[in-house]
Amino acid sequence: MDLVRILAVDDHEMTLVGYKYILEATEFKDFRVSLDTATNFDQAVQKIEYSAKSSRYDIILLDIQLSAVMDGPAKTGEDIGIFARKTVPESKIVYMSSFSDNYRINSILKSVNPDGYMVKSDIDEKSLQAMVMTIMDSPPYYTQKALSAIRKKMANDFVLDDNDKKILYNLSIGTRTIDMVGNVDLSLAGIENRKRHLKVLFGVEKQNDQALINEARNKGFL
Amino acid sequence: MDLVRILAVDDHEMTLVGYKYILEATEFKDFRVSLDTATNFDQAVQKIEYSAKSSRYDIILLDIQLSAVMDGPAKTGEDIGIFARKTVPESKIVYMSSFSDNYRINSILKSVNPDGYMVKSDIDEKSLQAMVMTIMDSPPYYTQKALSAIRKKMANDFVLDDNDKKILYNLSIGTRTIDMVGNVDLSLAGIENRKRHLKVLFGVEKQNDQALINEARNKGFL
DNA sequence: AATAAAACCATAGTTATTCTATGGTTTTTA
DNA sequence: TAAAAACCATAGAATAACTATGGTTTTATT
Repeated sequence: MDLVRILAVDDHEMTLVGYKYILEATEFKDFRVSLDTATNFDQAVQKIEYSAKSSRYDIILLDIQLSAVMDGPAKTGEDIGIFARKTVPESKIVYMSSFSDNYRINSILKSVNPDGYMVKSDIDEKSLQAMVMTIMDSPPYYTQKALSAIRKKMANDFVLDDNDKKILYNLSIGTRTIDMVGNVDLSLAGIENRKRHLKVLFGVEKQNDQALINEARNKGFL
Repeated sequence: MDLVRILAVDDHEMTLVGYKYILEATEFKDFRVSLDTATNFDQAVQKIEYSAKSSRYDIILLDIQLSAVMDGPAKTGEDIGIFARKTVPESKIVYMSSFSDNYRINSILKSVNPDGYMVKSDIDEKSLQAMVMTIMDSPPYYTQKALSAIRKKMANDFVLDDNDKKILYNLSIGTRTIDMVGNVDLSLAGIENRKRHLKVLFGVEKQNDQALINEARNKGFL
């Protein structure tokens, strides 16, 4: 009987207990599961680093949001994923995130290209087991909410560059146009032009910013 | 007990018999299935048109490849999908295709944005049933091979415009550079430049065309 | 092996796009 | 109602991509 080794990273201990309880008790067809855990960024990195020298994890489960570490730049599960891809490319990576917004999912899909993505509200005993089986057998595995985010994105035939995305994101969190000059690397006039252009692109010409944000969300860009 | 009405379009009668035999015999939890069929483009369009005036199909299953009709432009399942989206937007559309290549899947995903995509070699009794349930409950539904095509595409962070795609496609079918001038709407020098640019983009600089094609296929563009 | 064709590469000039800078007008906010 | 921000338009600068052209290298053909 093979042993599938899993590392689960989440800052909520109870979540980890849940994963462990379910997965280690499950009798899979060809294997059983042993689940290791980490509750913060440094611990996760350390365990992954160590695994590279001893025996690799088969699957690494990553939460995106990790409680902030004291000072220093925020280290997220996304960073762990990028690190793991470099360090132990053979290990499969699956995100377990409460983010179901397209912006986040798309970002992760590009930066890490994980083997799976589960939106937490979609997770239950059955889907957890299905995920492990699918990942070991024929990835990828996505839960329903992740899939619809992906579908929306695939259906679009236009692409936004970095500046466009930044402008949209800033709009969505209420940044004033004049304050975007600081973080978008365009002149004020440039930003204004882009906004106008974006409204045309999303078919909300002559409407207000809220309409633009709604459409962008609709089409999977936010 | 609700009735779910399905229209299946395929030029292989036997395939339709298979769908019908399985789906109408299945006892779903909340409904049973009645399956109507069409074996060519015109018949499909006509049935869809008629359904718009009477009662809509809940699901339309479409094969992409339909045996060529005499003269006139080739009418494919893709065209039926586009037509159905316009005519009966409430009907869910699922492709049942033997194409598992990314080029085709991506094209369909953009032009029709179907609620499901099944690669035929992935289809069996269980997946057929799962598809119907998922589509009625919470679309989309994709089979494994379709999913991995989608995953590849999502992981790329660059985009090819129409000319790039045409050049890649022509390369893959062995068109000589000098002959591409006819169908790519660029000068010869322009095409050469694009090819060079594409090789840089795909990280196969200074290598031959085959390397480019392989990488493009690898990354989900062919 | 010689010759022709195609592919490859570089350059100059043209064209098209997008940016900035600027200033005026309209709308929103205090 | 006064000030701030957003909106809009235009001229000029900067950039990127295209064409045309011609030379060099590679590949195919006889």
